[in-house]
Amino acid sequence: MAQHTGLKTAAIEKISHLEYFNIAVSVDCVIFGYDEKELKVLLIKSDLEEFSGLDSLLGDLVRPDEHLETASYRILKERTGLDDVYLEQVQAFGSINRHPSGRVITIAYYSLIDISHHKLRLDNNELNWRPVNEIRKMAFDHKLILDTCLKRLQQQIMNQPVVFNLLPEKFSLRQLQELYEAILGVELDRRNFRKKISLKDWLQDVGEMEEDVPHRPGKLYKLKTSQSKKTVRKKAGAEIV
Amino acid sequence: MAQHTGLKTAAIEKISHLEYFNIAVSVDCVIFGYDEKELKVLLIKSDLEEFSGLDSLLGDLVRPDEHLETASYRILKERTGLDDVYLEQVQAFGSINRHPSGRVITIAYYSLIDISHHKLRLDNNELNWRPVNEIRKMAFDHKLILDTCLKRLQQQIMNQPVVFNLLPEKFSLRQLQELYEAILGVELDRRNFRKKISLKDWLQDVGEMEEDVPHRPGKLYKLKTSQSKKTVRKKAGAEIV
DNA sequence: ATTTAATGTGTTGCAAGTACATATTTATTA
DNA sequence: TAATAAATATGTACTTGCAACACATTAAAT
Repeated sequence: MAQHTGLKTAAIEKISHLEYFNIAVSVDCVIFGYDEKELKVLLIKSDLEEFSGLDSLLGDLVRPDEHLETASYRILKERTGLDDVYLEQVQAFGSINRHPSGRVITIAYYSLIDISHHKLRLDNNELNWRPVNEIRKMAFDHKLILDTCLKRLQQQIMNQPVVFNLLPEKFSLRQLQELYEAILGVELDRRNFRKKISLKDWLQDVGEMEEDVPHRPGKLYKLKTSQSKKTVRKKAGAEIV
Repeated sequence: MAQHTGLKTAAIEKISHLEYFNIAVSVDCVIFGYDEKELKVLLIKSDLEEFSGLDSLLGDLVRPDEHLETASYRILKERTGLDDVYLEQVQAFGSINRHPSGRVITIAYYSLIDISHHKLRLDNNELNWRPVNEIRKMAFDHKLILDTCLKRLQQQIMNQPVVFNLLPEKFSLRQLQELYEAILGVELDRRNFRKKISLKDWLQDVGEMEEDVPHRPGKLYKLKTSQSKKTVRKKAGAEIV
């Protein structure tokens, strides 16, 4: 057995067909969206009897010739039709009995997509956007994964311009504030929020106003192009040494 | 193939002996220690020809009946003889070609140990404490893993009482400050540092003084017992749902 | 024309962070 | 034992970020 960290080539060969390749690896995507002033997550009814009636995250086994991130992008593309999506690895979950069919270690990612995006096409009518706040029980350990990813998202939005992936290109400050409130689960002071955002210097006035709102329309903004938006797919291989 | 996220039992069985169990899973431990005012990490000479002369992290394959954390604790115990160690998962690394012998996905953990601990026994004289600052190249993608874990550690110490795992039970404020400086790679103002620490209310005066120092001795402190120290091994299964 | 509902904007107080200097204590040395 | 060296211990003024808070303005709806 590989005593040293570097698994010896010989050792690898010796164990290839023995017990060690008995672990499957999957990725699970917590796909967040924002609609009707609520943070939502895209879920699917579990097709396992053990979990009948429960929702589960979207995931799949990782192919042996596929990056972890590539697997996640594949799932996103298959399920939503979207390509350029914000994606961030959160953690691995590896409890022995987390999957009833065998040992499956999963790497959790969260991603942020714009529910109103014109290219969004759910591939399956078993897919549903569920309000994050209303989710109680899920299949597998997916509730734990969801909670962990939500916490990470809450941390991220405080310093990094990532929430814009949840919004259409142009948005008002009110929309932005409501989104922060939905993610953080708190109410924010309008004046302080605007001050803080303007200090961050993320936004650019697009010179247009809201339309079709039943009150005084607000200005529309977009993310400054200098803020890479942290959206774009990392180059495959960025992790390769 | 498992189209839905819940890998169907049938699907699992179908693929068990096919391509999907062709991925091995390992854990790698970034074992930090502190000595001679330097942050150090415990490394071993790689035994792979491809990496001859290079150091690598301590890791091993995960056994199919073993938690990820259990595997990490096993490595720590084997290598250092220590049991109750601070351990924290950081990230999975899964590039296709990160391991020359095959597809190996690794889950990185960092841990903090007290180099002066009387129970510390390195199992092998190929093991070395290397100053983190002086490490340039490592085997595999281990330099990337090390850098990622160091960044995480730097974040953690700002808010959580974790550095105490690197120190003996009793320590002076100077020692503590030097440790922070070593981890963060910056110099800190002594008065402001002490103010900040005392605000956090982590410490308890043990009523003793430093001994054998060539200058005025400082008071000794220890971590308040109310601060769980975030040390103790999480119960196995805490992650199980 | 009036009402309604949301936009847009500044100030003050408080808390935390940063910069900075002097008196005190112990060991060491002359 | 007196003088020196080196580190401990401690407080204040300044600046910056955060929190609380109110009123005039605009456009849509009635």
